[in-house]
Amino acid sequence: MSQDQPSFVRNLLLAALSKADRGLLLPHLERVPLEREMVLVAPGERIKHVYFLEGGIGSITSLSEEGRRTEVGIFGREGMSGTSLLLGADRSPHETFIQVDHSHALRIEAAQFQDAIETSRTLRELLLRYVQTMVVQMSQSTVGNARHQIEGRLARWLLMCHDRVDGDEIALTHEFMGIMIGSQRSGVTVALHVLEGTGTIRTSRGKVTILDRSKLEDLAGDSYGMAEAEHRRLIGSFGKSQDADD
Amino acid sequence: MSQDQPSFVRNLLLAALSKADRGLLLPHLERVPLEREMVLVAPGERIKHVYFLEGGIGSITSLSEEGRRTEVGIFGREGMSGTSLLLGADRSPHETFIQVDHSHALRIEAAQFQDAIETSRTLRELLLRYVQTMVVQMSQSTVGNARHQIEGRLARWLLMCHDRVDGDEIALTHEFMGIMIGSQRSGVTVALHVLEGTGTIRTSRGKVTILDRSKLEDLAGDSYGMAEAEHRRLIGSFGKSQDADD
DNA sequence: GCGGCATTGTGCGATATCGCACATGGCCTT
DNA sequence: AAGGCCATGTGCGATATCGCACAATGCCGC
Repeated sequence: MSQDQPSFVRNLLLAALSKADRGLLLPHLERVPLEREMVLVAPGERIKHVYFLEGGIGSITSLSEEGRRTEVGIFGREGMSGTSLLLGADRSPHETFIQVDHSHALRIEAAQFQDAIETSRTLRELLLRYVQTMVVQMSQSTVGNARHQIEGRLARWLLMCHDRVDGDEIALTHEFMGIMIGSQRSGVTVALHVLEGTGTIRTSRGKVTILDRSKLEDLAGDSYGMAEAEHRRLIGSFGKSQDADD
Repeated sequence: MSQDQPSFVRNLLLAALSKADRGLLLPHLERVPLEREMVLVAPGERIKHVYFLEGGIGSITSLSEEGRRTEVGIFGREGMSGTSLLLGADRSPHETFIQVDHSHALRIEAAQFQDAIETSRTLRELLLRYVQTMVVQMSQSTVGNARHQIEGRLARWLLMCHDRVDGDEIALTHEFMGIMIGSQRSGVTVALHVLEGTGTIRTSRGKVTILDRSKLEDLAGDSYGMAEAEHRRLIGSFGKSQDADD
């Protein structure tokens, strides 16, 4: 946990910037604490800030009319909120909020962010490459939901969380995981027990500990890894996989 | 079918361009016929051309290691292939190919496309807004696969095809629809019969005819419509829905 | 140390879908 | 006109998951 490093390198996107590009953003960046349930992008409303996380996990979700929520994307210190701004949309139909907290983010106002990406082509291009990794991540979610059953989906999701967290503990309830992978809470409980039985994870109230990443990777199959490889290729090192090339 | 219109307005993206931007692309555009199964983007390989469809349907798919294919996106004359280029990636892990043919496309070489979007900010911004609509489309696929059963998924998919086709006929086999919505072929056959029983569609060998769009929209629920609304908001009119606002 | 509430454990019938297998039938080719 | 192939119709047991309901339990605040 590199709490003492200068803030602007803890987020992997900011860390990947040139000095000049960093200088462009820095004067406008404000450091704010992250709290669970904090809404970074409200659905259908103008985006106010772009957040570069230094840790924790943010979740991009789609809300159905009946109020059911489904996760469509996830990001941590390798990413940012409000990518729609890069695509010329000042709002998004999805809701982005903080799922795992105990960290900070550097945020910038939407208008100043837009100025910056118009000013610097290299900045814009880096962040657009990040959007590409998110597109791949979303695609693989579609594939996972269509082709895999609960255990595999859960494995993929635990891996994605693990990549974004310091250590091996993930603080989340079964209920929440159910929403994230599009299943019932009780199904999640059962699946977690199976994983626990094989020594893959350990669970306790509101918490999952990853014991054996490689077993999770086997379970997730190729629904995991594509987006992560894309991030490494387009932006730089990321995640906890031992060998990072394909 | 507006076969006699000038080519550059049959694709909705090209039609939405300013005269200047259109002039930038026009000298490099080559008109080619589309054939079913034609690969527009090969997975993991450098993108050679960007295709602006004038009709027909293209499909973006993810191939699993075992060779199973799952659709993650769809586009027709409202869109283009090779959007990764806009995001600074010269290749994509997905395969894009033609699913429904009998039409043409205007294509441009990747390098010249990249030149054009670097030269013209307005061109780049229009096309990035299209990427935003694709992001929303993909998200809604994730939601659909997670939350809806075969009938609903099929309904959504038929609507998306219907939007991109002249008339009410869609030429596709059950096998293919199964791949697209992530289900077994036999399940698709049964679901189609149900829809036929309610007078929603008519089927014959290798073909589905839409009889009652509104019934499909009811079945699809809110898994359909968000991406389409986004396209209308960010680019312009598109699709066959009677009323277009939400 | 004692509520009280959120979280988790567990069970079970109802459904949906899978994963086959095989028969039938439309349509193109020769 | 015959042959053959691809697409479709259909059935059925095996599974996975849903959708509940209710009990047990950990944890926080007082």
